[in-house]
Amino acid sequence: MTSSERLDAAFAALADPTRRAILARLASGEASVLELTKPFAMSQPAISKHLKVLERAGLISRGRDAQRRPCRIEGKPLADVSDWLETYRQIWEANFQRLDALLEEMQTPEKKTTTRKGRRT
Amino acid sequence: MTSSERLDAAFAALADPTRRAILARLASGEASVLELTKPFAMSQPAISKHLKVLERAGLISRGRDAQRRPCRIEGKPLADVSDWLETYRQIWEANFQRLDALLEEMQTPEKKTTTRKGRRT
DNA sequence: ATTGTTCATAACTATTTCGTTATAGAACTA
DNA sequence: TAGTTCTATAACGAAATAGTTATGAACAAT
Repeated sequence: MTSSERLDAAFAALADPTRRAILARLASGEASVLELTKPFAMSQPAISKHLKVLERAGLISRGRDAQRRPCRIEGKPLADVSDWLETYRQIWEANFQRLDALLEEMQTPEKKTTTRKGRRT
Repeated sequence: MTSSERLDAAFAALADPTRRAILARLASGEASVLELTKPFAMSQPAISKHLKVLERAGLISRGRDAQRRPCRIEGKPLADVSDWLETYRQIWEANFQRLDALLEEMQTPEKKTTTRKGRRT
């Protein structure tokens, strides 16, 4: 699996609110499939499918405890996503700077130093 | 659109390598649809569709320049994704700590201080 | 041995996604 | 006006996704 394919899988897995909720739950510790099913208005097989998506993306791994298959969260793909995002940090920080500049300008209009930044929102 | 739906759209948009490549291109400045189409073995309508996905996710916005519709990258959704990820930072950093500990242990096996950390990869 | 619990898989349906080609529209250019 | 360029949309097909119900397999408990 290429690095790009791993990102594909991670982003796709994270694009579903049920799966993000599952990760949120697992962030506070391991859980069985039934435990993960409980909070959702959804069948157990549906959750099993979501878990399979998360597993194929490497976002969770599973152990064995008798009949139970406890799931735990894995950080690696999240770190990969974070690394990918890092490339764009400047961009969104630039956006915020523009916003900050605009807000500052609105609060102190007396110092009208022709700051033509913040052209857009 | 709820915060969750915005994350859905952002993650789904980022799950496609063509769209990530488009963003990478836009990170170095605005570009027209045709310019964005060039690098890909794909029709112009296909790229237009990708752009529509990126636009609905708020990841790009478009201007006007005669017939051209220059696209520019927008940082906000990336910032949202980054914020979401932040919740899990401890988790992947913990993973790395385990990995670091394991690697350290492998390099200096003489100091066999029964460190049973790093059970998993 | 039988019964109950936990989980996965199969089979099916509906919807969405990603690409195609063909075509239409909008804005320049001659 | 007529032609060219740039982009969007319509119509279509293949494949993936997200859910369902029904069922089977693995293990535990009695």
